Amino acid sequence: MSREEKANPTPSELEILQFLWKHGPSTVKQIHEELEKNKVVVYTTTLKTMQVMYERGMLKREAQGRKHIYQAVIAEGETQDVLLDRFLNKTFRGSALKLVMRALGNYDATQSDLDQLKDYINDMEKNKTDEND
Amino acid sequence: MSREEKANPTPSELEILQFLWKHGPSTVKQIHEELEKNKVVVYTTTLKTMQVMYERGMLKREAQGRKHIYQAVIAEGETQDVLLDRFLNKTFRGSALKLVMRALGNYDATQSDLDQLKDYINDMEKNKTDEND
DNA sequence: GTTTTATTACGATTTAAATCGTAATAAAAA
DNA sequence: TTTTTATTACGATTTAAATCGTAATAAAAC
Repeated sequence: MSREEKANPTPSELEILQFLWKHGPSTVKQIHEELEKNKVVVYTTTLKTMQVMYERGMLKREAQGRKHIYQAVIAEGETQDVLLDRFLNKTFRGSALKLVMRALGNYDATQSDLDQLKDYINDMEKNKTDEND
Repeated sequence: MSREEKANPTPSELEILQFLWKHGPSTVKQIHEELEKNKVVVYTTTLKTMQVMYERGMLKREAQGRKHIYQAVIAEGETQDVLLDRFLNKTFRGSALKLVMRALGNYDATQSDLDQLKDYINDMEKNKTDEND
């Protein structure tokens, strides 16, 4: 399975990955208990989903006694990049600038957010200049 | 059907909406001819998808002779906002700043992009101040 | 007015994700 | 050792999206 494919989780799979990224290696039980808080779902559904993810290479696992301890194979950042790219092209016809401005406009950023962003932009401009030296 | 639901297209539906937003009221044929350029799909599949969208209230239509002229019910911007919100929460745990910086970093913005963005940020800061007057 | 073509209507199938229930079994408790 | 519990394995079902094929029919061409 390619990296692209590994980074292509379904909505349910993404929920599981989110937990693993946040909490590290976990059992089915731990994950299921968290998911249950937000929706009605039976244990074996969570289990099955994770087994499928394992078969597909999105998760790895290690036996500990009877239990399996699962881990995400790919990092959160990689998945975000793949999903961002897909979203950008699908929804904003590839215009990162439009996406960025819309995101800023919709979620009123704090002054601290804006300051961070300005610093970030300055860095980018600096690097641009450097490249042309 | 609520606005939220209308703005919740499946991937195939989104392709059709993109065309309608770009070209205005269109027939099935016009849309199908465009879709065909990018993937293998038969005419009745496009037709059926649009009929379903019509039944669900995502599209409206008007008979012109035998033909139907379809139009998107909701605007592109509204749909983008709904999709952006969902994406932000699902993939970036709700952090607009993170999303914004990642988008900027990943798609090397031109100097013109950055200038536009800085102006935009200035405006936002100006409005923030005004609010507190 | 008859034939051909374009378009819609409709039902059926396929596919993938999500879900659930039962059975098997290892581990823990009694 | 026997019973109970926790966990996995597996198959089956459900659901929604996507796809396709055939039939009906209106419009256009002849």
